[in-house]
Amino acid sequence: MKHQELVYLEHPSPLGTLTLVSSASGICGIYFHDQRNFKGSADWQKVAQHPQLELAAQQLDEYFSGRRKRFELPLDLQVSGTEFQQSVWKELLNIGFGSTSSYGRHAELIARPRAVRAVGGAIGRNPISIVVPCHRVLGSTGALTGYDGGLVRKKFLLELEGAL
Amino acid sequence: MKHQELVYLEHPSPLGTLTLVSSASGICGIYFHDQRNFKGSADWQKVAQHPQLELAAQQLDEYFSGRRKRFELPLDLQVSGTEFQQSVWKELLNIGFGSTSSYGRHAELIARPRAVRAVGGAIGRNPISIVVPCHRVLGSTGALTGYDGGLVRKKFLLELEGAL
DNA sequence: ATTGTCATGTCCGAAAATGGCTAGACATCC
DNA sequence: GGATGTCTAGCCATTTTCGGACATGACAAT
Repeated sequence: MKHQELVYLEHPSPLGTLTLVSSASGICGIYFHDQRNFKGSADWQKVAQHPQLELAAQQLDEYFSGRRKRFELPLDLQVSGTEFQQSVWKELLNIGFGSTSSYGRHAELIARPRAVRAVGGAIGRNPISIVVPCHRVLGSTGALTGYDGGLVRKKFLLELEGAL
Repeated sequence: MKHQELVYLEHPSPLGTLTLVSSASGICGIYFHDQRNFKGSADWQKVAQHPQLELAAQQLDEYFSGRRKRFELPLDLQVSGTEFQQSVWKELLNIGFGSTSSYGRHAELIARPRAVRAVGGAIGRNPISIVVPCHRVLGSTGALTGYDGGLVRKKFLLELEGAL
């Protein structure tokens, strides 16, 4: 995993200010301002303008206003995380707008049927909120179990998608 | 500590093949091929020619043949090690050719008179053998106590310098 | 229904172990 | 008396190890 320059900007949303982060190859982070997991980095460069970040901001606006159901953005999931975590995150991309999955099912999809808790842990460390839809994973009973940005936000997103 | 490109080449010596490593700012490693401590790195780029490394090789040749008592090389001690270790290594540079010191004295010189064992540990992890003269540190009684490249080599170096 | 047990990968903190030591306290032996 | 040698307790940064805690779920035993 190479060292590389990361840039970011902040963008307002109905769920509070989002921090959007990008590497040279794609978006690599979207964080809620008060997310547990999130503690910026001194290495990141703040920018005012940035094609890739602005594109992401625009698509997020469209998503929140109900005009967009699928993101079309270059992503870079290799910036952080172990191999295991990255495989979990990639698999998240296959859960479409409005549908949901469970931790157990997700574990099976990545061919580690027994690594259920590990999957939970990995999902909890998803660096790209919303676009990598970790909010679409529920407990096996359908319960809203946890969300790094807070359950309120998870509920909001799922309602926005008509999944509840 | 930034990620950076390191290059290396191998060079013969009376004490066996040496691996010389350099960063952009200076020599950052000299290892005996069978040194405990030493396990190359997949990140290093092997090179055939390199001004900085060749200069080091040349000065080492001169040193071993008795024609050189002081190295004049750009060093980069920041590539690895903690702050404490780096301070220990830097202080080693003040022990001149042919003279010796002790672990206890060295601890005092870096203003940590009681960190004697810690100093021992740090010296044992000196990345730049020979040029950063960790071999010039003896036990308080003058005993040859330890050397990552083996006591035989330590003795050889001290005899070469006429310090015994 | 409730409760316990196990499986999994990662992170984090605490605790223990590990040295390229040393001064000082004693024992020995001429 | 010295000159030597063997122990011991104390010192300190790092590294290693170990034990929990987690965004869970299937199963078995109460």
